[in-house]
Amino acid sequence: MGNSREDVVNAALKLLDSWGLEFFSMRRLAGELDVQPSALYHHVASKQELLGFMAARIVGQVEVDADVVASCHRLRAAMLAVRDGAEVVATASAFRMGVSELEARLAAVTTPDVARTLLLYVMGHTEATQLHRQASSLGVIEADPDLDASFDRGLAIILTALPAAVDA
Amino acid sequence: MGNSREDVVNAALKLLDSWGLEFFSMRRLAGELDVQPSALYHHVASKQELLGFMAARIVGQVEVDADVVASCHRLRAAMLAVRDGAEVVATASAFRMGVSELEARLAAVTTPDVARTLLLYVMGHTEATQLHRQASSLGVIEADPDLDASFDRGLAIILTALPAAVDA
DNA sequence: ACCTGAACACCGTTCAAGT
DNA sequence: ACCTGAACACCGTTCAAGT
Repeated sequence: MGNSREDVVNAALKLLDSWGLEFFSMRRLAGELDVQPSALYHHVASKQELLGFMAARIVGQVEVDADVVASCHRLRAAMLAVRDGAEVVATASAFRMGVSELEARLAAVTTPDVARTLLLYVMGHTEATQLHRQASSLGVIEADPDLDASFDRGLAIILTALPAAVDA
Repeated sequence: MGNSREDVVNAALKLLDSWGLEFFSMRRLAGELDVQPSALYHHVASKQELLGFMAARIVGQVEVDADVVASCHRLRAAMLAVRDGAEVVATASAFRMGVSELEARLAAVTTPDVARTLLLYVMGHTEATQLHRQASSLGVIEADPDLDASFDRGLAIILTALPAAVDA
């Protein structure tokens, strides 16, 4: 039929959300698209590049405005919206893709250092939240009802420095 | 000859440091120990558990005292000392192992929220540093001479909130 | 442009059996 | 207690060839 790269990324995100990163494989994705595994490499150079496209999509529509706390909440929500989304974004963003744009937009409403600190914090906390929720939904661990509030307190800790940093 | 779990973890850390996480496999580790792959499962329940033991060892001897900045520097140095160390610790610590002890010690000299924020920041920044250094040593990217200073500025941003938080 | 078929060089893990 | 041998059920990626 002729898939496009967009089709591949769409199917990949769907597969990730229903199976999780652990079972996300190129061969499984090929199966989902009714195509041979080798066909995927017509649309994508490697699995890692594909994960980068997926991360960019997860994070791509997040709006960043002057309300820094709300912006961080939106980023967190976007990553939590797809299974293992935070891990995919964190891994890919270490390699830089799409997230650097987010950092720039955040820097525009704060400072470069605050933006970087904030972003590392949001990703780390969100990844921990997602793993914790997954573990607790499997009954491996008791749920931590403080996770959401703890996110806000960390945000506040980082943003305490903002007024002084903007003056500098 | 009879290996102990300690032997396995030692060999694993050596293998990680010389090959990197990408090429770290149970089969390769078995080869290094002159043993069949299946023998490893006598000492360790899974690869994930083994990575947890490795992370605990990387982070285990880090001293945490009242000098929070110096403590964070020591943690950072410990992770940077072994190839892909930050990634191994970050992944394992999301699953909790040994790092929770570090968080507790850090909380004792700050507050629980500051400790958590600090730890997420230190791990995220160190992982990014390590990946960046690796990429730049491969010539994929130019070196960023600001990375070390940027680490300190982020630390300062988080610690701005500390006096108020301790009073509360 | 998009895909197939076949292959290459691997994986983690289990399990009966040996010493 | 520690290990072997053999198997199971997979991986990511390449590449000539087809349409």
